[in-house]
Amino acid sequence: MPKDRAPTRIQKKNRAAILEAALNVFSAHGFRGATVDQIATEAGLSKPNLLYYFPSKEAIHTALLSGLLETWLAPLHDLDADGDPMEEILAYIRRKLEMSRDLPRESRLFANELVQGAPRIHASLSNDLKTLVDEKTAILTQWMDEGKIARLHPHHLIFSIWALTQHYADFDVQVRAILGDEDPFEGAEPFIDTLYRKLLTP
Amino acid sequence: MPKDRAPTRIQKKNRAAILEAALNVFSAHGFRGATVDQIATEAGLSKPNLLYYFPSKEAIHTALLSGLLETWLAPLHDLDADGDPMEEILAYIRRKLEMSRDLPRESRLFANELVQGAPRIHASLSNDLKTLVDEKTAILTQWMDEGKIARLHPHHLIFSIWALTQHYADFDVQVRAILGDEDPFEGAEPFIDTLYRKLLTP
DNA sequence: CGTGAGTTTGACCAGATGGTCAAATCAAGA
DNA sequence: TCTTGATTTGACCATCTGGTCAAACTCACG
Repeated sequence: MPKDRAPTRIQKKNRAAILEAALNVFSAHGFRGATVDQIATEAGLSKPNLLYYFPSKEAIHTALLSGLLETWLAPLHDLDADGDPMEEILAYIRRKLEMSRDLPRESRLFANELVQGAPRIHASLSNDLKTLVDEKTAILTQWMDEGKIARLHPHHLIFSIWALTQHYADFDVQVRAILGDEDPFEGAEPFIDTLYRKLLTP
Repeated sequence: MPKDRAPTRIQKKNRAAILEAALNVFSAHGFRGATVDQIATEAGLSKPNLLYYFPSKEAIHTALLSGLLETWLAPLHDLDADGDPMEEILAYIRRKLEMSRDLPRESRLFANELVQGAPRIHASLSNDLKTLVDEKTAILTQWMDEGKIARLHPHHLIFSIWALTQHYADFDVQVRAILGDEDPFEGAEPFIDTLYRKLLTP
């Protein structure tokens, strides 16, 4: 295992390569379905070499998830109580949809984990995620109280945004099987935009 | 392997027990994460005994999926061109949401498969599912042409229904982590109902 | 009962997989 | 250049896992 000092040039490069490869493999096959060998090969390393940088398969997975959770939640974090309600929410939705398009691996990484009961990130959900969501639903509720947007169950409003946007990344195969050549996001963006404009208009 | 004749009492019982156990295990751990031993134990059989009824792990999975696909698509099948548009669609949505509540294992079984690229049911998606969806989107389009419901991209309308309803089964842990003790479906039903009434009203 | 088909299982196997380790190789500063 | 710590690897191991098989057992029915 590399020492605890400042990481060398090689350490930086290899750690990054490993996490990149792990993202590919874990998101495509789930934790159990991924093999250390596969990740190592994709990162251009031998298996023992990979295990020189991370002590175990589990450690790679954990590092990936915790490293990406912040990225994943950033758009919600940005929801600003002082902004225009409708524009803030629509901007959030747009960013989430962009993330489904541009970061589908990240989306599927979390989807894999969640579908199987989140055995490895359960704590983060009940703490970090819940805290953030509660904070933001408070803003939504305030906007509803002020009559700026329609009154709805704020938690389910958030869930609906996650569901609608992440669907395109997580169930990409299904979407493409049905749409054929049509670009999913071409139609999804105006559809979802219209949906929330209608829904949120008081 | 049991002969091809009419199944005996024992065969019926054991095949059913195996499929029930497999549904539990595959939906909770995915194909790769499930072990034959685990399924056998949960079905109350020894591993070789289980393999007397199904030739392989893959065969159990295939039998499960193809057996459940019909159940899964039944609600969409029922969408009736001659019914009242708004009521037909809302009834479909309600049935889908009930299925998420009552058949979460089935939902997660498909979710696991889809998230990982549907390696084992890709053909069904491009054939059976696409055919059914195209048939039903034709009805939706007609309703839109007649001004009975708002004009929207019909495929994305279907996707949105799947996303919103199945989210509660597939990402159950996340939903419950955020809602705490609150029953997810209690709030989901009126939320989704409101959403589609607003969205579909011309 | 007896018998043949249907059912069950202990023992076993081959390949995959996560992980270890000592030895070899490499890189960078003194 | 030399040395020392960082990096890399081939060989190896224990365990897990899907699957096989022959032998034993059970059941239904004549």
